[in-house]
Amino acid sequence: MTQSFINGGGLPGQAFYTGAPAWVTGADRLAAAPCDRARQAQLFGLQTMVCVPVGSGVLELGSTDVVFHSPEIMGKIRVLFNFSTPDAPSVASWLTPQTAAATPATDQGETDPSVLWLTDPSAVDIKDSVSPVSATADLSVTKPPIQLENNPSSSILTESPSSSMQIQRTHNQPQQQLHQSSGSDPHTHLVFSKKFNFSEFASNGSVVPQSAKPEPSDILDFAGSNRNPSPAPVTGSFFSHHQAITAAADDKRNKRSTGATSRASNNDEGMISFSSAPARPPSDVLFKSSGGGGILDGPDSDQSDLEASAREVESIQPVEPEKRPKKRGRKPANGREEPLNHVEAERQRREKLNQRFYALRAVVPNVSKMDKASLLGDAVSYINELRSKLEALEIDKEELRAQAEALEKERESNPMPPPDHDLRTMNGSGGGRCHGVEMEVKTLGSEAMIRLQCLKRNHPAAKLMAALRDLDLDVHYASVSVVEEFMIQQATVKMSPSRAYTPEQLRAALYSKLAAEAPISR
Amino acid sequence: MTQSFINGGGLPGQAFYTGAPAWVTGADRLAAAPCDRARQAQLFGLQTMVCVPVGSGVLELGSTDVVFHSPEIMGKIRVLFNFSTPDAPSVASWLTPQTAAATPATDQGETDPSVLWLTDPSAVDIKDSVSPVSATADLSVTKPPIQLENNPSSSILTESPSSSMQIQRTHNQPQQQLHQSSGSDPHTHLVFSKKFNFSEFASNGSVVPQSAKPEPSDILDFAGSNRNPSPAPVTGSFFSHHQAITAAADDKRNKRSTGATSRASNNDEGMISFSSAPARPPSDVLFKSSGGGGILDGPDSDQSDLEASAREVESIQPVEPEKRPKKRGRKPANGREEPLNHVEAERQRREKLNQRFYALRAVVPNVSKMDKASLLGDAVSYINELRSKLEALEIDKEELRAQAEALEKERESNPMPPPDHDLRTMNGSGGGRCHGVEMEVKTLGSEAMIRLQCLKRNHPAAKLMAALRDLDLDVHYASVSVVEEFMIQQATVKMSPSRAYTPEQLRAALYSKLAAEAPISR
DNA sequence: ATGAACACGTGATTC
DNA sequence: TGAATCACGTGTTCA
Repeated sequence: MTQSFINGGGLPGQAFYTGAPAWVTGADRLAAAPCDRARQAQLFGLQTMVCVPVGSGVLELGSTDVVFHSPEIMGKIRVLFNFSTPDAPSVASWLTPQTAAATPATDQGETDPSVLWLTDPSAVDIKDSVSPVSATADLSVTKPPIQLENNPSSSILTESPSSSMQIQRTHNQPQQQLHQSSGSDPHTHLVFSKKFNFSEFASNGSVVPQSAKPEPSDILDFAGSNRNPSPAPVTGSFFSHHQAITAAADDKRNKRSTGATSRASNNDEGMISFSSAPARPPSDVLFKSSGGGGILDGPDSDQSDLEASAREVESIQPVEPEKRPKKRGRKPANGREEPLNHVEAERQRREKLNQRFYALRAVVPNVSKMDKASLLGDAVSYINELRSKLEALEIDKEELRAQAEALEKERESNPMPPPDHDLRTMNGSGGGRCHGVEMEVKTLGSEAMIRLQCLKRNHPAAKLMAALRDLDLDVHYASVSVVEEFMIQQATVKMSPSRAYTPEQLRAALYSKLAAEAPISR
Repeated sequence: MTQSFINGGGLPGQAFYTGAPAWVTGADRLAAAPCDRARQAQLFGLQTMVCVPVGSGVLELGSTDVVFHSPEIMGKIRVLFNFSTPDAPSVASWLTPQTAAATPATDQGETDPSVLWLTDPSAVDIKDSVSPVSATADLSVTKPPIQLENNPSSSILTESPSSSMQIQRTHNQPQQQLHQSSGSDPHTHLVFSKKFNFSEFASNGSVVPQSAKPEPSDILDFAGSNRNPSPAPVTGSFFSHHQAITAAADDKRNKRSTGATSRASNNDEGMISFSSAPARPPSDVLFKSSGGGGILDGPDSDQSDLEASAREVESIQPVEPEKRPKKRGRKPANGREEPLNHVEAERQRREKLNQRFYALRAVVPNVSKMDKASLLGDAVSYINELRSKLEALEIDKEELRAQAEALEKERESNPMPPPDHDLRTMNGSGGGRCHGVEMEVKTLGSEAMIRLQCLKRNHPAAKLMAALRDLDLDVHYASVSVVEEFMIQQATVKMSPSRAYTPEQLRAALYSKLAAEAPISR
């Protein structure tokens, strides 16, 4: 981890200390969460963030897709990382209430590009995979409509880019081959890897249990084949949603007639980028564990982990579907490696910029038009609005504070002549309120010792203290303890010399006070 | 006017009601001004905004340049519009104090592209025209280094664009011809027109006095010839600064090797854009008058006036300096008019976007890197920061309000009988009551630890317990001890899951409760 | 040389 | 059919 989490603050810390998972869905909620980590996540385009306490640490999950909480998912997560958490399955603080549920697909369409892409006609066939909120299983089967063809190092060009179904793909990319090696099953490309993040666990200690071993072979194992019966289907179903979407997105992208060079590898000389392939396997969801109390490690720039991961999500998966644009021969004017790098870098820059735009969109309310320019304008005015509001509040507060101070001072000089109701005014009738109350009162001169045991319900401590106050007894010492459903209070008080009670009087007075129902006060 | 200004709010309204001109310099100040109009102005790239009350209305001036206030300028404005304002020459609320003066050129260089351009080597010869704060007169003479040539409809191209002195210009543009008609004096192109904005005055009523007649001929009169001895030199000197800058800027732009087509008109077929020429005369400063009390008029989109004006500034002046890039023959692949329009539109879009970026940069503090992406990120976090701050303040205020209310109520029920203080409440010293109260609140999940130290007077134990009860906090443990005149209380409580507080919230709530808690209770 | 950041022209898409 | 927006590839400029 490149960050440390203190004290139970933020979502990870909270999850760690309470032992209850935290699940936040929706960029807006992420941005609004009282947790910097969540804001970071949202800033880098994540739409869902989950913190699951696991033994000595917290398992952190994120997705650029909107994934809602469901007991099944939690169960699958638990199985996948097979930890034995004592957390009740569906308890905890799910932060995905009505508001989030009220923004299923239409709203996200405004903030999430991947969902936006679904408006593309070429993606209609998988469109139904978007709407379901509980997108868990069997969504992967909606993917096959994208036809795959094997044209190693070919230069096929699609002359009519507007027809969405004539998509051609080259599969000579190394990642592609990895996928293909697992068979022709369309599910096979719905994979995820544990990535480098898991390799950190080795140095972190065994934060994540056994099923996720930090062996590098695990990466290939996950990427290449999903053999294990339980985890693989889980991941496949859990993330197939997003996978399908991004695939569709790529369809759209490649449909463009511009020279659509591949993203993480170049088509014609596929082997060039092979070395970088294992380092960036396709992945939809980021797994990452925050060490419990706060682990200090390398002086990486913070956020970099999330940023890198988020970008990876954005720029890696499109690796597999590829298409030859109409640009025929060799690349326009290269041979050196720079231009391609340049293009890629520029692409990433744009991507990052857009991520920021989405983030900004998420935090700025009332973004009328989805236009970038107006978004910026709205952001500015929103900031100004917030500022002036804040300023006004500051003034208000100052004013109120002054006023309160004045009143306070006035009250001070004006002691408190309360409706002098001392113990004599009170009746001795004790309502049957306090069952099983036990009270013991002893006096020694002007000092008195009081011991009271009763049910902890109805805030007996408040009652006793109020009674002592009303009886004008100065508290010297008091203690309150709770055992089971009982509360035991002890106090030593000093009676005002003008009014000394016998223990019996005191007991009676206190009893009646305590029996009196509480609600009146304030 | 497309907007109405109420009540003396904002700069225009303030100027109108106070009768004192308002002068705001610097994008940051514009953005920070408590005036929507100013923010708009800033949003559209203006750096200076001036509101001069004039009889029945307010004369509004804006400049994309940084123009500082000086009595001479005011005098010239007064002469130019020869109104007889009763405003003291140098009184009023000049909002360009030290801070603004402290950001002369270096600072603006970060937010103003036009100033940024000055770093271009080709502009060194006029660089000295930037630094002076009182840039009024005789700056226009720094302009001549840009050599003007008359090459009507020629297609001269400069092959070595890096040399700043070989700038070639075509003067076949209609605006240029208008300028030339006034003579070869280099001052002559430093003109401004009253533009269409003035034509609105006709319908608005005579807001602006006599010298600015709403005759359309006035436009040509101002643009074509500066006959009247007083106004013309004024305008020339007043705006020469910016003119020089933008000219330099254009130099840089045209230095690029790309096909630098002209901005508001195409060079080769200069006559094509002739029709649009009168509608967009070169102008550095926008003149515009806000009707005093608030004039309702067409349902135009607000901001449109400013936006149009600002964009005009941006896209029009470069008309005169023109240069042929190295692209030789005709335009790459056009003939139809679309591509050029398209390019132009895209340019404007970019321009607008950048304007917004500058605006955002101005309102977001601590923009570490000038990078667009990080700017956006900073904006997001800034917004979140503002939000949480605002939320915290809101809570604070609420607490304070409750506290004040309680005190108020107490005072009411306690019709201040000063002579009544009996011995128990005593305290002869008028010192602050709650002084020396210390509270510490920590939360761990749903559990909270509270430590409170205060004077033992007024039964703070009863107050605390009542407060805990009212806040629905279950007391697990509590202890009260007294040392000297202080009482020290400690308690651990459990928050109900539905109502979890942050430590700050809890502290604020408790504080207000304690302060409010009063003798009345029961 | 290398990478980051930016602006520009261009094609595509949408209304 | 324009107008507006967007994404992309490219060239350029700074460190």
